[in-house]
Amino acid sequence: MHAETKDEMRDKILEAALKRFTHYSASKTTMNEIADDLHCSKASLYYYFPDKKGLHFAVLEKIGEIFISEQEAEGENIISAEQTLLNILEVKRQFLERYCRLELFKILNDNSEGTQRMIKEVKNREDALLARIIEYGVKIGEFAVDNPKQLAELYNQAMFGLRFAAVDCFQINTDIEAEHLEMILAQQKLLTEIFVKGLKYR
Amino acid sequence: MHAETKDEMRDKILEAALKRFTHYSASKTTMNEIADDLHCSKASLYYYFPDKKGLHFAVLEKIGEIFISEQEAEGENIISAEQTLLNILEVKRQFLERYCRLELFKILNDNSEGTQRMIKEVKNREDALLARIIEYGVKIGEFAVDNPKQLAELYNQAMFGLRFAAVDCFQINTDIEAEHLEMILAQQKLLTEIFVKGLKYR
DNA sequence: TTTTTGACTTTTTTAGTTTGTAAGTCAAAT
DNA sequence: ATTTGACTTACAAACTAAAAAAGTCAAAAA
Repeated sequence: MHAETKDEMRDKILEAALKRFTHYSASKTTMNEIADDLHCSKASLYYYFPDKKGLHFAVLEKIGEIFISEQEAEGENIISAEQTLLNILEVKRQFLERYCRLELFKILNDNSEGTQRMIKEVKNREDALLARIIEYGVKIGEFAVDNPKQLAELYNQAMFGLRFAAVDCFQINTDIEAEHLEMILAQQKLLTEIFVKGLKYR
Repeated sequence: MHAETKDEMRDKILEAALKRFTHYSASKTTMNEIADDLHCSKASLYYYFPDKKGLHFAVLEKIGEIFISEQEAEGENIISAEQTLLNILEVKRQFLERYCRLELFKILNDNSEGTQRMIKEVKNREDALLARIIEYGVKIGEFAVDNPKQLAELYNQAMFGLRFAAVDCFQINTDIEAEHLEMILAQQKLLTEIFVKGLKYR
């Protein structure tokens, strides 16, 4: 295995890791397996990443960026704020369908410095996007509220919380199970409708 | 230790167990400690309960009943549906403050037959109560919706989900931490306000 | 000079074992 | 009918050994 540039090789490794992770989950993937997939030696991986955790983190960064940028794309040209919120739900569902199997959080669940910052940053960008959407709604007269930022955060938390709605008992798991996805999405859509109506009147 | 009737003794045991659990958590409490507190032998406990799990389950039943009946009391004479929903949040907060330390779910978290049924029953009674409140709101013209049961379930799930709102990373825990309680309650109140507004208009 | 690698050491995980503590039983006593 | 002391059994934490995976590095290759 050889690539033109250093960055290119780094990307190839990330891609191979992500492929393994989505097939077999991150915790069941060894550095040797990734190296074998790339027909290179394990030592090479350590030339590009300081350690296994560093690789995990880089993968998290990669999919975090995909996750948030796909949502931000939906916010590029808003027609109706309500419709945009529903579109974002759909985008997030597709994302989850693609990546729910990698179970990165099983590993990065430690309250490690970097991971928390990463997650917080994604959350902040989501909050900011949602705030922009609500502010847009206010501007065009779709909504009548005076605290869009606060409401954006609340909405985001409420959508997140509904992940645990479908769970029968308290089998709580950070990584979502594909089976419940549809039911959760339905509840998220319904709550979005009510929430949006709640924003329309003072 | 001796009681007048069998039921009385059973209650005394439950009380002693609950006291231990709320002080030191269920998982750190031994049958011997409970027996010592009651100045009786451990063997006596096994005369009233089939095993440790049976005792745990009986305690869960007891506090489950407290949890739900306190909420149902709030629904007895509703003046405003919105105010009743806010009152229920307050009742739940007080309940959590009292019992958050017992950590029963740490133990009963297994997807055991009985526990799941118990939790489901409490959830159903909550859903039913909330549905009655929303239906009342519809009746007096406070709300304008045609699916109160569905909305009750959604509202219940959304409130439950907000428990996980305050958590920084994904430090998810079935038993709630006292510190976050106030922040969660604030978000629950805010969402209730928006939700209620969302129910007012078609 | 940058990148790769095989051979190496170190660390972590796993499976198996021991052991102390708590769960659970029971015949006898109240 | 209820309680109990003395007992056995079961489980969870603490070790241990072996295996597997992580991580290093000097030498080779590009």
